[in-house]
Amino acid sequence: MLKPRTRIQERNSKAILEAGLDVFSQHGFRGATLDQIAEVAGLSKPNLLYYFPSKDAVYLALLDHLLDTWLDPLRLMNPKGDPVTEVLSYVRRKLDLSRDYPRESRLFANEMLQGAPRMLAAIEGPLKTLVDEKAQVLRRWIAEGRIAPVHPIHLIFSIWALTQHYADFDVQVCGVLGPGHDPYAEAQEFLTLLFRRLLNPTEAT
Amino acid sequence: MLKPRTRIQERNSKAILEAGLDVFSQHGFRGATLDQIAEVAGLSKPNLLYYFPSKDAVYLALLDHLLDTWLDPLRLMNPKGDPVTEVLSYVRRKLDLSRDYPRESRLFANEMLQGAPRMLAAIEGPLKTLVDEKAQVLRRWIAEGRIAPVHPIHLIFSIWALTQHYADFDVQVCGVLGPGHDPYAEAQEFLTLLFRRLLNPTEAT
DNA sequence: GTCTATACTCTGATAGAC
DNA sequence: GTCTATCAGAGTATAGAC
Repeated sequence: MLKPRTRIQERNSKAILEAGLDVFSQHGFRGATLDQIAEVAGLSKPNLLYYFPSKDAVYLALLDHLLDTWLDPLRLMNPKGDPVTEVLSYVRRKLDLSRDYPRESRLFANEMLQGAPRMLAAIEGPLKTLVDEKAQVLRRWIAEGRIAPVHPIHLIFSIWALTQHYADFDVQVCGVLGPGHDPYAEAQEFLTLLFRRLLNPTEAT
Repeated sequence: MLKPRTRIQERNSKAILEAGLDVFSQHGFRGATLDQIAEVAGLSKPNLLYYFPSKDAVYLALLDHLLDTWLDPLRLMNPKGDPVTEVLSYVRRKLDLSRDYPRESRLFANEMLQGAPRMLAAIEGPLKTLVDEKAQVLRRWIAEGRIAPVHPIHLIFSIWALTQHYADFDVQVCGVLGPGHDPYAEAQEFLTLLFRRLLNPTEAT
């Protein structure tokens, strides 16, 4: 990406990334075209390529920013807080992310469906490291009898799956629910109940 | 699709659909190319187009077959069976589907991410009808106090999300778990526990 | 039924005027 | 910095020989 030096450059770079997010998140890397991205950004194709040297560069700039945003909610899970509250807050933050940044969620999903050719290193590196770290926290909570004994990594997977579903499968969710629903409000309630029941240490297995 | 009349036609039609499943499920409709599909199928591009008149036709043939397979596990949920057992069996069938037909799962996911341009009618029609019907069964079970009171449609969403995640995000699941894991066996155990705890009617909310 | 050859469009990227 | 013009290659699809 061109290092922005003027207001125009700032504005156009941002417009391109916005447009790229629109198009890549809907059609994946190969299905997206520079024509379409340029049109959405309100620029000519050569002008777009003045700011980013290639299609790949636009995509990589988006991915680069994505992982951090995506993992922040998990990072915020506090090892010193109340276990059930911490997990429920994490679920809420992750669901808010799906609601407020559905395109980012879909971009991520598209990359995964393709086999994560441009993100594999990040998954096996920083992402795995963070998950392992938080899984340790969950294991401690389990050992202390403060949450029910469940597989900690699959617990994290379940949070990812359940929250991202509402962004990635939005069409299906809305189509099946029909009109007059607030999917995210209902999901918030449902997921709170679900994880409360799953993790409550006083329940029998 | 050409109506198969000979063994060769039978074989080639199937090879094309297999190859199309490979490529479309990974790259989505626009990202897939006939070149690639033909190569995977072991045919020349014009020969492929002898069996299917267009790229769209291959894709539609795949989608057409997909929805039925996809909804069968839900259809099998028996209104006269034991509620918790029925839901857990449904979860197991759906998870088996993810394990045995991951490409079908990804094809479906790709179509959803694109906004379901070729499946919207099916979602708002047959799919919604089936879900509404089964949601009624769940509501009855709740009213009879045989499962805990949860939003029936979001319960179904949660089963979809949790099971499909293991197929669609396979790279991530395997990358984070690291070697020496059997994701589906672990998921089976985790999900059984999760839904048992969620639905058990004797638990307090 | 299958292939070669090809028409024609789209796509990513570059050159060069302004 | 932005545009028009353009290139080379890939893409879908068709024609026609065998």
